[in-house]
Amino acid sequence: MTTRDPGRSNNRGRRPGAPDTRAEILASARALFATRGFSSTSVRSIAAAAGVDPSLVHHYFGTKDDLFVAALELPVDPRVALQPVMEGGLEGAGERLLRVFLSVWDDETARLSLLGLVRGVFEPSGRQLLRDGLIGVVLGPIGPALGVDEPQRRVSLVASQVIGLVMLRYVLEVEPLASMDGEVLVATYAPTLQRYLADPLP
Amino acid sequence: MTTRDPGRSNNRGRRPGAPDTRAEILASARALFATRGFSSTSVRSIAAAAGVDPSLVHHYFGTKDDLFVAALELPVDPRVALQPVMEGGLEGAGERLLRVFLSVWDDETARLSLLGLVRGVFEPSGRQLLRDGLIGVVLGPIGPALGVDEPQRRVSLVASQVIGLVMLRYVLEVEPLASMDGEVLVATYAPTLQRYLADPLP
DNA sequence: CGCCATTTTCATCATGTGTTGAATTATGAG
DNA sequence: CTCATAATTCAACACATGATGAAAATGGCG
Repeated sequence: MTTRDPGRSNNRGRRPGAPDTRAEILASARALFATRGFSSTSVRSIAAAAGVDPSLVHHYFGTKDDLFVAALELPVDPRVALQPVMEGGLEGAGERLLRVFLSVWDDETARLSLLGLVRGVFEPSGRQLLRDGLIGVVLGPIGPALGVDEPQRRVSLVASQVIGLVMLRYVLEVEPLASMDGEVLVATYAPTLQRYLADPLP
Repeated sequence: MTTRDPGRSNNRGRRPGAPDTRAEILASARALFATRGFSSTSVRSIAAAAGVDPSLVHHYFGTKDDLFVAALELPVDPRVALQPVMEGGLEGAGERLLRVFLSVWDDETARLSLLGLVRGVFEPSGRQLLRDGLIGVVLGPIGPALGVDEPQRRVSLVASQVIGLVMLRYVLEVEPLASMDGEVLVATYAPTLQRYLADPLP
């Protein structure tokens, strides 16, 4: 957005003032990675969105892959956020889990990173990132911590519902899910999750 | 894979025999689009996989976009496949819907097309394809046909669970979901879908 | 002020992309 | 056999991409 003064013949060299250009680049990268995914986002488009030369992107962040992981720095530590879910016991665990997810995703600043991550997972070579990442780190500990039988199976059932919700509500923004009230969502989905977590499995 | 005879000095010109090269190209395109998505799959890689010059791809299918839609020709007409779901009444509709989905997705030949479609949906500019496609055409008629209240809302709830299942089981191939028996899946998920379709909503 | 480190652009490279047009060879109809 | 047509590759284009190295401008420290 910010174009340089075209009056001067040469725009080269340091810019006056103290603009945090590095942060602007990172913000642009986050936004673009989140909406277009990794491979469809060019370094040049990020630089253009930040009003900056592409070289500057490399100067600050190195390679494009480096920039991606820098843009993905999660604003939440999942293990911390999910602690109340695991501590509260089996009763109501589904509802608590859902509340944590919704509160994280409905935070505007966190959303961009999360969308970038989700998009990255579905690009080639990003598949086991989710398998080992989301399932392993985010949801993985929940099953054992709640002391249920067949924890892996139960957790993947829960994941299938949560991921579907995320896809439709946040990634594809399908109505009426996208603009549905959080409390209604909790009331709708909590029983499902609770069943997957606690009820006897076939 | 099929390389030409390197003994001859020039490989140009028509190939002897009657190989259905067009079909081979289409098969390669399906496989690559399904695993890597649209933008990460190059015309050249498709040509290479079919053992063919890139020009031939254009000769047969025109532009890359044309090839994509050609590769996406669904082997099933969703409206036909879903007819029994709508005709059977509300009772057991969730289970019937699930059975249709699983039978289509577990067919090896259909799977590649479907994976390509799903991947395409999550690429930039492919978003409203799902919104209008899957929701509108595939699942859309189900709600009204079953005569339930708030059909859009119910259908999007169902979609959120089905899509999550598809993502984990077929796209990311997360265990134990990926190798779970179909009947077990039906027993597990049918109650959820039935609840979304028929139970009172909050 | 003088100087060094930082920030920024410019010019450029090597590579990969989608696409086109001409050239070459085999097939099949008459 | 002849010859038009279809099948196939070669060579090249115009362009976008990720990346690099050098040059220029500014800020802050002495």
